[in-house]
Amino acid sequence: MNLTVTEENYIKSIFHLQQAEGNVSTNELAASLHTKPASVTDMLKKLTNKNLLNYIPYQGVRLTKDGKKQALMIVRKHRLWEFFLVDKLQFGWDEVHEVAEELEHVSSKKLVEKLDSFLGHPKFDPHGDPIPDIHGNMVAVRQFNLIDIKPGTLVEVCSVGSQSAELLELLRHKNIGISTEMLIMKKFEFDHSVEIKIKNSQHINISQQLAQALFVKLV
Amino acid sequence: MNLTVTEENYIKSIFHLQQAEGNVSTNELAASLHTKPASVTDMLKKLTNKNLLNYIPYQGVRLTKDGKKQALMIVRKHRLWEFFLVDKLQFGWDEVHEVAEELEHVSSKKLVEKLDSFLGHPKFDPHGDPIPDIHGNMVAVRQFNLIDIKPGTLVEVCSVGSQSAELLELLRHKNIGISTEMLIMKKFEFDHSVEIKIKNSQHINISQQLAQALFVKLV
DNA sequence: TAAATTATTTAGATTTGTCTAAAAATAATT
DNA sequence: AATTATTTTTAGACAAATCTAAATAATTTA
Ligand SMILES: [Mn+2]
Ligand SMILES: [Mn+2]
Ligand SMILES: [Mn+2]
Ligand SMILES: [Mn+2]
Repeated sequence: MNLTVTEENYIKSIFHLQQAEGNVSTNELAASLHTKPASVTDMLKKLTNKNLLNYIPYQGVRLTKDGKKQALMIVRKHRLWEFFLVDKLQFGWDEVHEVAEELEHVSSKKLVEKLDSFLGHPKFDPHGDPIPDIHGNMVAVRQFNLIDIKPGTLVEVCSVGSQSAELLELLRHKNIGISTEMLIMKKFEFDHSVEIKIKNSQHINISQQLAQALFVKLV
Repeated sequence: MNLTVTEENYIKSIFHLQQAEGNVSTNELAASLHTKPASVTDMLKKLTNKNLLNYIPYQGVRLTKDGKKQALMIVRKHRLWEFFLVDKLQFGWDEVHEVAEELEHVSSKKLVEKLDSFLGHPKFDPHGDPIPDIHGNMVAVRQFNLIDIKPGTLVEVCSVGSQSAELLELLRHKNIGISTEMLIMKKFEFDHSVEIKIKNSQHINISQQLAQALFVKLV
C-alpha cells in the first residue's frame, strides 16, 4: 500500500500525538498539520477506508496496528536522515528537521536499509530520540522531564520537547545539547525556575518553560 | 520561484530532449513523461507563464535561460545523489536511477552543496554523465559513439545511451562499465557488429544495438 | 492540389487535497 | 435544565494535474 506525502504526514502526526494523549482530536491534528479541521475530517475518512486508523465521528482517532507500523517506518526514515545530515554532512542539529521532513518521504526500502548500515545502525537521532529498527522496535530509555527532578540528582540530557528554532537557539546559547550532563542544584518556587550546574562549567538558571522542554535520564 | 515535482520533471525532460534535437514536440514530451499530449499542452502553457520556456502552439518548445538554469540544478542533484548511492551506499550503478528520481526533488540548497563537498566534488556520475557545478557548468569531454570509431583505436567508455535495466544487465554480463578501456579490432558490414578487445581480457563481439548505446572517449 | 494521415490543441470530466461558511453535535456555564 | 461556547462535520467551491473524446492544424501521400 503506497501512501502519498500528505497521507504520510497525517499518519506521522497522529502517531506523535497519540503518544501523549489517548484519542487524537480533529482540532489538535489540524493545528499540528497547519491545516483546517474540515480538511482533517476528510482525510480521516480516507485513511479509515485504508484501514490505517480507527475513527469515530466526534470522538477522535487512533492508529490501527498497520497504521502504527507505517508511522514507525516514517519516523525511522526521518531520524536516520537527521543522523546522516549531522554526522556525515556537518549540519547543525538545529537545522536538520526541515530537510528530514522532505527526505522521510523518499520511498525506497533498500535506500533506508543501506543508509542505516552506512551510518552504523545508530540508536538515537541528533535530538536524542530513539530510531526505530526495521521491525519498528526502539530502545526505551526511562526519560524524565527536567522540571520533575529533585535537587541533588545528576542527569544527562537525552531529548528535547520540540524542534522549534527558538528552543534550539536558546539551548545553543546556554551550551546545552544531547548528552550534556548536569547536576540539579535548586528549584525556585517563585517562578519554577531551576538552578543547575553543567559538568565542568558554571551554575546557570533554567526557566520553567525551558525545563519543561528538556528530557533527561539518570546517570 | 518554487516548482512542484511535476513541473521539475517537465523541465528536466525538456532539457534532455532539446540537447538532441531543436524544438521539443508535444508528443515527444508525452512519451518521455508517460503522459498524454493533452496534459502536456496544459503544462506547457503553465510553464510559459512562469517564463521557464518559450512555447509556440504547434511548433514545440525550448527552455528559456531561466528554465535551463533550473534544469541544470535538477540534473546536478540527480547525478550527485546517484554518485552518493553508488560510492557511499554500495548500490549497483544499474539500480540508482529510480531512487535518484525521487531524491532530486528534495529542495534544500544547503543539502546539495554539503552533499557535493562530502562526496569530494565528483565530476561524473556512475553512468559517466558530467555533474553540473553550482553555476551549471560541466566539463565537456569529447564523446564518440562506439559505432563510429575506426578499427585500431584505443578508447575508454565514458557514458551509456540509456539507463534501461536491459542495457545495464547486458553490460554487466559483458564486463563493460564506465572507464573500461577497449581496443576496436574490426567492424563487420553484414550486421554492423564490432569486434573489440577489452584491456587485459579477451576479444568479444558487440552488436550494432549495443555499439550505438556506448559512448567513448579517445585515450 | 486534394485527400488522408498525423500531431496538437480544446472542451469537458475526474481525482486529490484544500478551503470557507453553515449546520450539527458535544461540552461548559449559568 | 437551559443557554452559551466549542468542536466537529457537512456542503459546496476551488486549484492542480490528469484523462478521454472531439476539433483543428500541419504534414505527408497520392
Ligand atoms: Mn525532526
Ligand atoms: Mn529528531
Ligand atoms: Mn539517472
Ligand atoms: Mn546518471
